[in-house]
Amino acid sequence: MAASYLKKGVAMGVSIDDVAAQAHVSTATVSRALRGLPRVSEPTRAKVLAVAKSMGYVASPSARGLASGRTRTVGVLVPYVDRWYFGHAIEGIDQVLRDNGYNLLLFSLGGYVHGTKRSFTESMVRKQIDALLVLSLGLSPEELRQLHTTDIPLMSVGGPVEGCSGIYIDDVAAASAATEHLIALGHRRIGYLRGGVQDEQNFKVPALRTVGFEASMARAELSLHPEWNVPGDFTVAEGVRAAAGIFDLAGPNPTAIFCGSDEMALGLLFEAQRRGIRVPEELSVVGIDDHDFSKAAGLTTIAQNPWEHGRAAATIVLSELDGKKEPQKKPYMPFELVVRNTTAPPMS
Amino acid sequence: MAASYLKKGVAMGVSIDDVAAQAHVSTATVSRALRGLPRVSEPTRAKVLAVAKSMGYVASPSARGLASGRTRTVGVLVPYVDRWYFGHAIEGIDQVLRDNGYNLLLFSLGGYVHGTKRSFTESMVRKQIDALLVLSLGLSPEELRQLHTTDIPLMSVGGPVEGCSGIYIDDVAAASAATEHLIALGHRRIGYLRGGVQDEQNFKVPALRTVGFEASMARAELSLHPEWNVPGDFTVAEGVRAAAGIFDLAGPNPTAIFCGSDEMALGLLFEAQRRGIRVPEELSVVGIDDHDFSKAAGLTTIAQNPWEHGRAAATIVLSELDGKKEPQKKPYMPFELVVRNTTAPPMS
DNA sequence: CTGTTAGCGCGTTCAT
DNA sequence: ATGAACGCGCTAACAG
Repeated sequence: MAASYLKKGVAMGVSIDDVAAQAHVSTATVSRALRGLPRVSEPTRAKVLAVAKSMGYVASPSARGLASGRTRTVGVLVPYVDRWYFGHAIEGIDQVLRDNGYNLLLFSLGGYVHGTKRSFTESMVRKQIDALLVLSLGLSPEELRQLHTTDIPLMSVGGPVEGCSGIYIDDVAAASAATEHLIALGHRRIGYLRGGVQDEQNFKVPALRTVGFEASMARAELSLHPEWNVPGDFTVAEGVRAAAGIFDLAGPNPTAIFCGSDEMALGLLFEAQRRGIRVPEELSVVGIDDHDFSKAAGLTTIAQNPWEHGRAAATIVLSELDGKKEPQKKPYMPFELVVRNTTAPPMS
Repeated sequence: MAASYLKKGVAMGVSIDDVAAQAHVSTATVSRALRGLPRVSEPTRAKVLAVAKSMGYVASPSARGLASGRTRTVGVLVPYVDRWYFGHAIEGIDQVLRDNGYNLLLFSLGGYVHGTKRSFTESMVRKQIDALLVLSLGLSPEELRQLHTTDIPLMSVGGPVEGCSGIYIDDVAAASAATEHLIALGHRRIGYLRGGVQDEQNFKVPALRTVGFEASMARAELSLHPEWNVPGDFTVAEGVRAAAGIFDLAGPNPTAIFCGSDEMALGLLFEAQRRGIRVPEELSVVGIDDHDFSKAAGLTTIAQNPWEHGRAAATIVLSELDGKKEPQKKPYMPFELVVRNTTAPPMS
């Protein structure tokens, strides 16, 4: 029995040499056989496979990485993992990565999207990953420059990022669809809870949705009420805060409100209920996302599928890594209006 | 100028040898200096640091891993990433890992908690990670065995796992606290939406909460109504389904319901609102978690902090890796009753 | 305090 | 089709 593959009583540390020895072939042959390369006779390959399996051999990722320069790991950079869009997108990414034998290295900014605690540098990526997926995040010019010097495939998910292709919906069109649903219902006094409170750096999504909203309002020749346009940060908490701000206003209230995210819409719904404002009788509400809670809450929304976005993006970078020409990428991922119980014609 | 560190026009591939050459020292000295090891004079160290920085040197993780046997990466195994508890726990873990120069390799079962698509094997972990954090997941005896043969630190988060220490709350006590809050309010007809619908394998949490609920009921000499005890899977959707099941019942309804998770409680709340059942006047509701939505919804609950759980667990495994004796681990993480607007004394 | 040297485990020519 | 030998970049003994 080969000397070195029994340590601590269990199979561990079994290296390619151990397999080679036991199979009576060279390490080169083992390497070829295991990776499905040509230039190995079928009998030999079968024998190697059998021996490797019986010894519980698994190639060392470090050694493989050192020798080949590829780690079979892709990095995923996210602003948060504990938010609806990101969690689902990561799930989708993880799935196709794993199905293809790749690993997922997670980098979360943990909410430090701005400021000095934001510590994402090229050194974190260096020689560690074969590709990088950037989720809905505005990268600074400097970060972008660093990333591009690493010379690995880059792709954004959930929003456009300068200098690289990405997977996302047409946010302008989505916001328009939501707004036009309200307009078609007969609403004329329409408010807007927008996401992206402050400087979201290069992250364009909030601005795009605003563009869609305002374009639709303009096309219908409806006027924008600045006091009904309040900013939030895409969270429930901001939804209730922003809603309270509008509800507290004197004068005529909007008969409908478009929310930049379902989380904000849900927050608004909670606040409305607290104040006894009946939805949709007195107020119509529409969001964007189709959050896990939206169906249960009966929220009308524009549905998008971050899980599919993740799958699509991962699939593309992997095919890029395999040298295949990347499949014709559709310009935008689909979205869909889902009418539920929070929208209706205005009473007045 | 050293020959090999300018390729493709940008700094890349600069190795420890390049630094050594440029600093006029040996590779060993560079290695020591950069890792803060002793046996290097201050002037030398400063010089090496300066040169390394100017050349943009970053050690290759693969080479480092091959030579040292440690990857500075810890694995995190989760059943889902797109669920409240897990997302926050991962966030906490990521933070302390990154602060200590460690990477986070994510393994998600993506909902395939059971069945054949569940593919987590020891080979995924082999030589790739220095430690593994298992989140709220029942591992099969076979998986546990495989994991232990890898001989790396193992720790569970969110629930107990046989054979390794873990970070979590006392679920029995938490469920009791929720139940007793209801009882103290004067409720006697109390229902229970429990999580963990089917065979959750070795995942104990649902069962523990059931134990806590039933123990408190027994202590108060209240009877369990089997028809008010309906199973779900911890999600909103299941919450509304389960709630509908109870509301549809003929005969006297419960005056209060304890939900095994806030998501289920929220689902119940949505369904109650849909049916015009007033909370808390006609029905009191209490959950467990303090989900992001709970404050906005005014849900009374037992709060726990998965973010802190993640931080604590990561801190412990890291200190274990550093050979420090692990800090005295508190037996349980804290939880707290947060009374909001969904609980009140019963009307009748 | 510093330099030399031998691996770590695998991919990859280049012979054969 | 197969094997011998070198190199990937770094850490860790050991020498000095």
